[in-house]
Amino acid sequence: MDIREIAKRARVSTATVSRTINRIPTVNPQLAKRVWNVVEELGYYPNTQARALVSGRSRIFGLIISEITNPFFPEIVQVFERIAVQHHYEIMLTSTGNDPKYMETAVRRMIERRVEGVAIMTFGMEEVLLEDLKLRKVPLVFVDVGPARPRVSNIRIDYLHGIRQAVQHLAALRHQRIAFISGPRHLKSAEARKQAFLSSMSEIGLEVDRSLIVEGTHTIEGGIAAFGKLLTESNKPTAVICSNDMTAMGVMRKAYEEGIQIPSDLSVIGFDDIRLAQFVLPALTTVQMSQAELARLAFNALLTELQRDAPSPTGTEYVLTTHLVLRESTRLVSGNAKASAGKRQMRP
Amino acid sequence: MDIREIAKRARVSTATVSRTINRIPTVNPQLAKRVWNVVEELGYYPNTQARALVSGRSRIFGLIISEITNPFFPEIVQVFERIAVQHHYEIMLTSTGNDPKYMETAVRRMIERRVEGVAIMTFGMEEVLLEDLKLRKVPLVFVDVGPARPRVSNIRIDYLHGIRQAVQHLAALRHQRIAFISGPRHLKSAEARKQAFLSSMSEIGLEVDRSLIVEGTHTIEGGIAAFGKLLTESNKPTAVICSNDMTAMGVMRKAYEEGIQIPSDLSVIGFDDIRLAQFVLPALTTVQMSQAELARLAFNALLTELQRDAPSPTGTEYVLTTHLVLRESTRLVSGNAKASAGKRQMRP
DNA sequence: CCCCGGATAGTAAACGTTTGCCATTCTCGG
DNA sequence: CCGAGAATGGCAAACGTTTACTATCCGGGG
Repeated sequence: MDIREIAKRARVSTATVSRTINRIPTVNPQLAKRVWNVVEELGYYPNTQARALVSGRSRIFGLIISEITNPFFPEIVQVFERIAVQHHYEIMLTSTGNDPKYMETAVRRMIERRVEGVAIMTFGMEEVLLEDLKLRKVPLVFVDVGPARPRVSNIRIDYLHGIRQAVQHLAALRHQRIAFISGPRHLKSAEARKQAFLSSMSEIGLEVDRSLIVEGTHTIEGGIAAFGKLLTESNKPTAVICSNDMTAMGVMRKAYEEGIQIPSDLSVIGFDDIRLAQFVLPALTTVQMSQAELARLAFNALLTELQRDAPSPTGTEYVLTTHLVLRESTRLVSGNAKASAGKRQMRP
Repeated sequence: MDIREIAKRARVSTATVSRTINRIPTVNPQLAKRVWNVVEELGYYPNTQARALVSGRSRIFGLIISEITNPFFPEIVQVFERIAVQHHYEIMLTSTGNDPKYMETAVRRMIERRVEGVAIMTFGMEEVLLEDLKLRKVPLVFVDVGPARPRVSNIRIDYLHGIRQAVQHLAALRHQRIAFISGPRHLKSAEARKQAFLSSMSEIGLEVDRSLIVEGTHTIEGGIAAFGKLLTESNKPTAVICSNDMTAMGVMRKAYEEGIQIPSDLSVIGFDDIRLAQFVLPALTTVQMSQAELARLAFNALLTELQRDAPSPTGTEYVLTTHLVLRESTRLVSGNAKASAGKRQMRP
């Protein structure tokens, strides 16, 4: 069922069939019609790998994320796929689980399939692993990685904007003891969020108690553990900002277990604004970083780089800004400063 | 940087290089060493599409799911990918959003890439769209579709087991007015769950009030709406079983808004046991249907079919059983039968 | 000493497309 | 009526592998 079969039946050459299928305008409409008829009749679908081989274009983009089970990513994947399909690209997805070894083999697989570009959404993981890709001059787009370089673009996230809003929102609600649960230290993006928090606090002259800064893992479990640690403090926080929404959900979970009411006893702010955030109880006030927009930026970065004739000497930098979205998990600090003491509303 | 380059530098033929790379044992170890050295030195990675073209095997499996943003699916994708990679397969993922049109083009793309098999996790959507795949004799595996056919396997889910447990659990807690929020009517699997509920109820002589059976959409929003409808009943349920966990989360959300306490005023049971279920407040009692196991079954079904010499005339049927897992969202029915009246614990 | 068979390596033909180049036909101005 | 292009279609060479076949070499049995 190949192109030759079609050619024979339509009494034309394979070249004409190829041109017809690729809608090259130089082919006589009448011939084209004949070809299309045969194509329909036989249900012929061109063979992508043969195409790719001769044209040298695989029409595949790689997409590397850290954990597909982290609700932050599925929407990215969704949007990225959508756009890719619109542009006749396929996407080769891999979820590394932050395992460098796995990432390495994933990169290898991508090279073997000759991807035309790769988006790395792993938020600051070992750039070294991508040497092979750079060697092969594959366009890359990172999130939150240093200055861009030839053929590698970067999407810088403006954490400060949203986090400033978050801090000031809490301050307006009279919170003073504000805790911060960060992400894993080795993630650049997590560090950046922490720095944004620190500078936002000092900007409005709020003191930050070092013991109120603890490290999480960007997972629910991490949030539970981190908040647990916070609770051992003698002087407990009245509000906590989390490095991502999963962490915030962990805090909410732990608070529930300890009988701490949100928002009356404790205000909580998350980061990311995953879809779930609005359905959690109470709905989570959080800093939005649009996943859809991120996916769009990444895809366009690759596409742009690809159709540039000479690689931009410097690479391109894109910016995604963040902003606070108010929901139910924050409130005026309670009159009684020592919150979280009571254990009400527990099951018997 | 192709195989010829390697051959030249290692002073052997391309055939030998090919054999070396594919670890065919007939090649002299000394020569092999020479080849490997050159391969390393040049950083040569074989071109998959050329390979696929000549060998006739793409080493790609298709995976069709309905909504990657539905937390049920990411784990399936994760596990499926993991296993695929272990078997040197790539996966071509598509999330149809239950849009037949999109599904059609997805299938087309898969055929053009010459996938060797497709797993359809769309739970009972239009089988018709897959005619092209059947025509091309591509092995298929469905979930919850009728009797298997040549080259198409089926994974039957034993809903009854888990749902019976759920119903009996509620009965043991003295619940009598048990509501059921189903999935969209057109999904076979949703229908199957409802039937399982009905028969489980009648098995233990519990009457089911038709007005307590409402249709959801397998989303949080659907759960909210459906539970809202339930609340307009004069005689409200004391417990509700949901066709999936997202629906249950919607119910919990709506209950929260209405000041209905779970589990004291209302018991809730979900279905699927997505990871989130254990972190929701209160943790959700639900019927587990292992996503990991489902992915494994699907992958193995495809692989098995593929290495069978003759297609099994009848297709194979696999079974995945479900069972209840107890958490915090269910409780003995409250003494006061007319639950859900009070509006306590609302924010001011 | 010869011949035969088993290892092992090389030759070259596929696989299914795209595309540069050439041949033919047609159009139209002079 | 002629010749120059412009259209348009076909021929055949790629693309980077795998693999059937063939060639070569070697050892050993008769």
